Amino acid sequence: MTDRHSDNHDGNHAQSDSWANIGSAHKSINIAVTDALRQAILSGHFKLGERLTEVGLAKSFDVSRNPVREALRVLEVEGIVEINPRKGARVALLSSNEIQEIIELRAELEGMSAKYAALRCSDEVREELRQLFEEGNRADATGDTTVLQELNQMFHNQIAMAGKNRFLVGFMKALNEKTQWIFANRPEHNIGDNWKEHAAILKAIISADAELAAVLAKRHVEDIGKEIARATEENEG
Amino acid sequence: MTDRHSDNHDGNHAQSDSWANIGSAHKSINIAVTDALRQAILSGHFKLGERLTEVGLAKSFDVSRNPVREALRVLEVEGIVEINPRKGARVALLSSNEIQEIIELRAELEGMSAKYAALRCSDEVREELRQLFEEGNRADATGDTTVLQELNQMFHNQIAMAGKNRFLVGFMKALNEKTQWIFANRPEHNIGDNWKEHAAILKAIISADAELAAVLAKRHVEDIGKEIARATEENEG
DNA sequence: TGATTGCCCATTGTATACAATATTGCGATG
DNA sequence: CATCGCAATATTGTATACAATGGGCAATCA
Repeated sequence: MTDRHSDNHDGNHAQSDSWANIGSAHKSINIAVTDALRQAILSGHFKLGERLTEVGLAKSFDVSRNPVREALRVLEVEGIVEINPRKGARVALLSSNEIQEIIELRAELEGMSAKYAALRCSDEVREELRQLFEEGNRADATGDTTVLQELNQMFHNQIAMAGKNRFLVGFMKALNEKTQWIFANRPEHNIGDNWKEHAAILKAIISADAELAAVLAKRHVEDIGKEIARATEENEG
Repeated sequence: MTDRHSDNHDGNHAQSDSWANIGSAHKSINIAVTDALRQAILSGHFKLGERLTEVGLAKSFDVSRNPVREALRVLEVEGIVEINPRKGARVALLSSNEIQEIIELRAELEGMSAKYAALRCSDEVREELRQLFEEGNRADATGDTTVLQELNQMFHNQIAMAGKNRFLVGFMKALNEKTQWIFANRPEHNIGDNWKEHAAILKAIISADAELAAVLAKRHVEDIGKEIARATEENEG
């Protein structure tokens, strides 16, 4: 769970290519390519199953094939690229079954996270969660879905971190990314996360009611799953 | 969760480098290196924190640096190698805290797997599990720890697969590998898996008692965790 | 027609070469 | 004697070159 690849979710100072990058901090090309390609896939810029040729990507990033190869292999492990030896790489596919499995597992792990968060998080983190929630309420009120989506990610990530198990955090991150990917490739369901449900979860965590927090968080994700299932049915059935 | 990297656990036809590899089946060097290096690390051949230079590895595998770089990046994502840009790669470290977190999460996921397995596995798989268990009993009786360890891995993997959630299977595989790694680097505790505990788990799964299966499987792993904690205390405290 | 063979082109696999960056050791200097 | 500077060396980062493979298409033959 080293975090070299993590996007900085702290939002504040973006410092993309200024003084901050001169030290030993600047990304190598292979990492930049990995991040860019991951984002491109997760945001739906490359469609499911789309062919990813090394030279094509290399040209579009204006780098050699080497960093591209490394990126592809990393993203294969992450599960969003599929490589067939001597055949090439494609964006991975997402069957309806896989989607259900992702949601199922995410629901369980979200429940676990909430449980641990309720048991372990400091007063400081409780306060941060509360503030995040307020902020989300404001964004929800003004209908700013972009910000809301961002805050949503942060809220869930914050809970995972509060659980104090870095492997759980890593798994959750992977599953959250996949959820984002699902929505990006199924435009029929507009971001199906009901922000208001967070209120109850937050309350349970703050009052250290682990059992309740777990149930609520799990159900929260299961609700998303139901929505996806419904939309899929409408669209495919 | 593509499975290019999977070792063939089917045991039967090994066909290492004969006619069978002529077709499109033969591994590319980068995959071979990845597998070999992973195995070398997990088995403790490289110590925790040990420096892994690209040229060194390239020479020892008698390949160029390219496949080595790709392998290192893959293993970084898997969490057993740590790369510092422009500094180099090391075998990752394993703090006592991380070990506890690994076991904690594994316990939860093992419980989940057992639950789903109890609910979903076919009669066929039930039978396979039963046979695996019998085989383990024989190995346990004759004291063949090597075989027992192998069977142990297979038993747990079989249960995960029976749960019919491929992402859960992937996560479990990662955590199992880490457990193997822990034991390889803490020679003080001889493989702390109590095979006999599997009897009760198996029984619960076969009789489709999901709740019981979950509790037993979770506790089974927690017991391993306790053993590790005890051994660690003795050794470090 | 329809299957098969052989060739060409696109693409991946691997090695090597060079550039950029870190680390180490040593001597000069205070 | 500690420390700074700096060259020498080791190592990683990236690009390029060449080899090997796979897929497609046309020529060939039944």
